[in-house]
Parts: sequence; C-alpha cells; structure tokens
Amino acid sequence: MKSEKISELTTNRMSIYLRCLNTLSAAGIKTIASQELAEQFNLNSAQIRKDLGYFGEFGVRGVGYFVADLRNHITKILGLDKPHRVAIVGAGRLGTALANYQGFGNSNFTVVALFDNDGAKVGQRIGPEEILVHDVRRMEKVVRYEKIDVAVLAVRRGVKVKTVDLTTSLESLSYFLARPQVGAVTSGRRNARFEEVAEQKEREL
Amino acid sequence: MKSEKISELTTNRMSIYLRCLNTLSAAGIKTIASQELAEQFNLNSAQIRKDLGYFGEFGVRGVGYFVADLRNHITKILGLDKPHRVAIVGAGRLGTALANYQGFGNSNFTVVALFDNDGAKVGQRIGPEEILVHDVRRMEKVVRYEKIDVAVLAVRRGVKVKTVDLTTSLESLSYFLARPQVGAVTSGRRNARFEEVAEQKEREL
DNA sequence: ACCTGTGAAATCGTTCACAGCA
DNA sequence: TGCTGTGAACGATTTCACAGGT
Repeated sequence: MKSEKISELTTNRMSIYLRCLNTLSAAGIKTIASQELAEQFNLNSAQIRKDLGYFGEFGVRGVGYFVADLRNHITKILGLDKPHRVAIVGAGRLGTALANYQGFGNSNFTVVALFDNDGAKVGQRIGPEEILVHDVRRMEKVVRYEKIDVAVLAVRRGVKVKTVDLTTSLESLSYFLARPQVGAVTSGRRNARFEEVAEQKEREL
Repeated sequence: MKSEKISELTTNRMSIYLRCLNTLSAAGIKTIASQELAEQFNLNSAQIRKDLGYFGEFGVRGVGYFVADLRNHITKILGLDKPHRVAIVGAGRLGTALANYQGFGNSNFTVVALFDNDGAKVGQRIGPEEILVHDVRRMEKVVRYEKIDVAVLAVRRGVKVKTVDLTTSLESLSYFLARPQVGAVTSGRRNARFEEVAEQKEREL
C-alpha cells in the first residue's frame, strides 16, 4: 500500500469490482482470485491486484480474496458506508426522472432537493418522497442547510446531451468526497466534485 | 496523415469538435484556430491538431481551419454522411423512451426496430413512428431484413445501470462502422460494434 | 501448487517545441 | 507573423514476470 494519487480510472473500476462482489456474495461464493474476477470484465488480473494494492493488502496468497471481506473494504474505501445527500439541479424531465428513480433506494445516496430557475416549478414537490423544488438562487443556503455534498446537473443551457454512468460516477465521486484534501483527481479534466450528468438543448429525455 | 490505429478517445473528441463546428458555423464564424477550439474544452491545442492529423491535413498555416470545410471532413470521417439503422433491444421504460426520443431526428441515426422477449410486448408499436416490437428470437432475421447496423442494449439481465453518452458514442461508433476491416478499437475493452447503453435489474428508469 | 503484491517493461496518450508554409 | 503538422519528450496506465507467502 503506497500513498500515491488514485486515478479516476481506478476508482471507477473499484465500483465495478464492488458490484461483482455483491453478486458473488449473493451467490454464496466465499473466495475469488484476481484471475477469475478479471475474466468477468476482460481486464488483466494484474490490474485488479494493482488497483487493490493502492489501498492495502486484502488478499491471501495461494487463495485469493475473501468476498465478504473485500466487499467491506471497498465499500469503506469508496466512502459508501457514509450517507450522501444529493441535489439535482434542473427539475425538467430528466431531473424529475432522477428524483423519482428508486435505484438509489438501497444505496447511501439520498436525493434531498431539486433546484430550478423556472418560477412555475419552484415550490412543487416531486416524486413519492415529495422532494421540494427550490429556486436556484437559494442554492447556497439550501446546500448548507440540507448538508448537500453531491450535486447532479440535470439541465443546463447548451448543445450537448451527455450522460454518464450514474452509479459508477457517484461511487467514484464518493471516494474523492471521503478524502477532502488528499486525493486530487489525476485523470480527466472534470472537477470530481461537480459531476455533470446532462447538458441538453430545450427538449429533455 | 499516417495510417495508425485510431483510438476511441480520438473519435470521441472528433464528435465533440463536430458539435463545436456546428455551433461556430451557425454563428457565422468562418475560420478557427486550434488554439481557440482548444479553449472551448480546456484541451491542449496540439491534441486537436494531432487528432485531426490522423485523418489528413485540413488546416492552413497562419490561418487555422475553415469551419465549413472541417465540418464536412469530420462528418465524412465519422461516417455521419451515411444513414445508420438502429435497433433497440429491450422495450421496457428505457427502450421506449429511446424509441420516442426525437433527439436523433436530424441526425443520420434512425430507430427502425425494437426487440423484447416479453410476449405481451411483441407486436406493439411504440412512439410516433410506430416502431414495431419484435420477438428477440427473430432478431437475426429482422436485422438482416431491416439492414440494421447499430444495436443499442436498453435492457439485459444483470445488476448494473450503465449509461453512455449516446451522441458521442454513436458518432464514435459510426467511425468504426465506416471502416469494416481497418480500424480496430485500440482503447477500451468494449466491442465498438456493440455499444451497450444500459444494463439494469428489473426496474427501469 | 497456487495466487498475491509489486518492481520493471511495455504501451498508450498528451504536451512540448519547433520546422515549415501561407 | 501566425498557425499548422509532427517528431520527440514526457506522463500515465497497463501488462509482464517473478519473488515471496500460505
């Protein structure tokens, strides 16, 4: 375990390993070798060992990794054992779909607020959780008050539609959130603390 | 212009350049230097010149690139001057949303078929274009008959939700489709000919 | 015997820096 | 002079290969 900078490529893969470990765990599989894990994603087994090696020595020589054990480690490493409070900026179709999306239900990400600059939308409550749509101008205040630590841009003036893998992105982001000062993002030019989810013209998905 | 393998990173950026050129063109701007273009995306100007350099010499020293000209070149390079016929596999919520999605309207991608293994869905017609839902078992036949050259997986058994940038991905894919034998994908582990859009559990977006 | 952990090598991608042309 | 095109330098990431535990 070295204290190098961790690249986003690595944290993305950590998230993928975690999903695989969850499946293995559910299937009752107790141990797994890097070689077997690698075959699931056609990755090189050395890459998996290297990725894990940045964070510690979790394996047993001659055996492999204990599934439950490694799963716990990665969950901690990615900061997924701590809750995250998410704001969605843009209460259009995509933002609304995200607010309704139950897929985060069993994760530690909770959508706690929406923001929009359309006065007609401000004050509305969206989805089963009745999440309030705030005026964007009140963002700073609401972010502080609601202790929001992740923002998802679901709308912005612009030309592009850009969608990212929400689960991997949020889990990867969680890693960097868990290390306020330490790990600067070494790959990619995006600011890891402000994950863009979509930029679109007028029409939304 | 060398005949090197083109990486997916490059074709992705080509798609981005194209979008920018469309905007510049609409704004009536005639020429652009790599430096100015680079500033739009905080990229290095050499990277843009290098990317373009894989495909030819499109610039004029001392001037830059002619917007209309470069736009035409990139459109051709990405194979976007030729139509693509898209099938969506999975007629669940996401697949239906994609079939309804008008965002491809002015592009050369046309959704011509949906597939599902749910007998209740087979035979239905989706969206304003009334795209027919076929039985997955007839996929091979329909693909041939409808001359489908791009498939989008909108559903699959699995655990993950994975979303990719549709526009950039399809445009990038188009490049590799345009070169049947030549350019193998050099980066990434996905098969460029089978672009995955989403894998989800039961519930869909 | 098997599989991890990790330096070293190889590969891949980006940026520099400058020759050369308009 | 200004900007392209590109070899060379650099930096980052992946893969090899093997020493070292169990």
